[in-house]
Amino acid sequence: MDQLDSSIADKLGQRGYRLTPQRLMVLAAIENSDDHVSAEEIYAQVVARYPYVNISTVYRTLELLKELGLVTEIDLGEGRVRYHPVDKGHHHHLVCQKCGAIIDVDESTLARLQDVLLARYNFSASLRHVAIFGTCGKCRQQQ
Amino acid sequence: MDQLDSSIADKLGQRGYRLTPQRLMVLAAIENSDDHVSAEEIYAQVVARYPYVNISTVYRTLELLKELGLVTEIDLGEGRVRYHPVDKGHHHHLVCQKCGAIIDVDESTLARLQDVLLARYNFSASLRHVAIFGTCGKCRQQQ
DNA sequence: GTTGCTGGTGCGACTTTTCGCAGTTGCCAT
DNA sequence: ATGGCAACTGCGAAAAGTCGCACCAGCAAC
Repeated sequence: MDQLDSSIADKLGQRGYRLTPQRLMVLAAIENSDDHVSAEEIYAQVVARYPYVNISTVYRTLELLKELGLVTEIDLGEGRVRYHPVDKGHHHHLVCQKCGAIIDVDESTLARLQDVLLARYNFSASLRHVAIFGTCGKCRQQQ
Repeated sequence: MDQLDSSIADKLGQRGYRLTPQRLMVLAAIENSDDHVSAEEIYAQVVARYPYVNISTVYRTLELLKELGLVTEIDLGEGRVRYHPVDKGHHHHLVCQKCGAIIDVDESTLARLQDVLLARYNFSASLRHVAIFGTCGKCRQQQ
């Protein structure tokens, strides 16, 4: 984690940002979690260690980490956004709107679309962690 | 509009729903608007005609119209969702996160992805009105 | 060391959207 | 007509997230 810290400290430092204890604790909480974490869950973890943090600080830190490309955000349609550390791998999700099943999809699946958008519209799409809604095979069978 | 009304009344009736004055007014407000409307804008239009409507009713009606496939929803990253009547045509949007430019994209652009997801994951993706975030050519040139 | 500047935090208020609840409305069967 | 039932609505409250403001921290220049 020391090496991680210092590489993040570098990234922040290069842009004139500080690596404050609050930011470290938010980062640790994300790395600490197995999978996609919500802001509220991160907040709970941080509060356990330092009760004076404010949830705004958590949101602001997440915003910053997104900008730096350290975490990705995803909305799986639960009414709350979830976060995922980039260094734990990229992937996408197919969300069935009938049964709620979530199918994980390889990063490469969207590579072609990314190419098309770049070629045709000169637009560099940021498709690192995307949720696609629809209906899974099982639910379509059941009429 | 009469014919439209009755076809919608049919769709609703088949499922045991009613075509109430509130729902008619919400629908009229959406059809009445040139482009993508927010719930607040729809609410404002409806209130002008009937001041006792509640914004919850607007949201609930929009939810219903989505389910019936009459309107699509889109989040262009402004902190509020916008709605679009299906009968005014389908399309997608590329949203530049640097300058905020919005590039309209033809429906067919995502057809191939839809095919791949169906073939590979047996998943029928609902990609009728999608926002893709990234960086436009102009903003990438400016370093 | 102190002045000034930028960045960061906590707090409270606010926005957008959802939800539970109680009361209405329309309809069907008796 | 009236009793029952499901759909619908308005209302108030709550959840998730954002924002302005005032204050604090770190640092550089003098």
